[in-house]
Amino acid sequence: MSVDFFMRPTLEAARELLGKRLFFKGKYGYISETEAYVGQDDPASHAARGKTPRNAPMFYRGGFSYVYFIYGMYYCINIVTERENFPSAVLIRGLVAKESAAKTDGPGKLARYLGVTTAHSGIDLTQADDFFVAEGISLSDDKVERTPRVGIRVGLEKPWRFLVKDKNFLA
DNA sequence: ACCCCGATCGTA
DNA sequence: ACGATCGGGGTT
Repeated sequence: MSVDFFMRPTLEAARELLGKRLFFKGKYGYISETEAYVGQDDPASHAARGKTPRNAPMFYRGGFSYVYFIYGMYYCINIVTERENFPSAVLIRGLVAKESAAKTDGPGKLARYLGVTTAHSGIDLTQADDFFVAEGISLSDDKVERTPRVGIRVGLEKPWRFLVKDKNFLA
């Protein structure tokens, strides 16, 4: 995907990322679940309290990776959206891998499957040749469901989680 | 320097 | 329902 794909409203990017393929060092999967984190006013966002060394990539222009370490054992992969200095990103929460036996039904599990860590935060996915998003399966709106985001304690009134209703349609 | 807690997951 | 496990970030 090109820079234009990511430099647009985050909710739109989160919806459109469903069905796309996320590649990392030769492995890939179809994106089946995403969440949008939009701007400093989104209380659930890591950027809600301003820029820090960890969340700095969220302030980059769309198309960069933002990877963080959580709960002492997992990494979570985000793709930055919108313009520079408007902190926003899409969390990749679900993947359907080629070897469908692979356990990639959660943000921590899919990062572990791909081998992505914080060493891969702040990378330009529109330039890298081993970490990028490519076309996949196009999904009509009737195959997409929206719900509140999970694992957070604030911002639950926003239906900013997007998921593919029937994952069997991917793969 | 210290302390609390988290955009999770597996097991109970 | 809860414990594992540790870096980040706010506070001192």
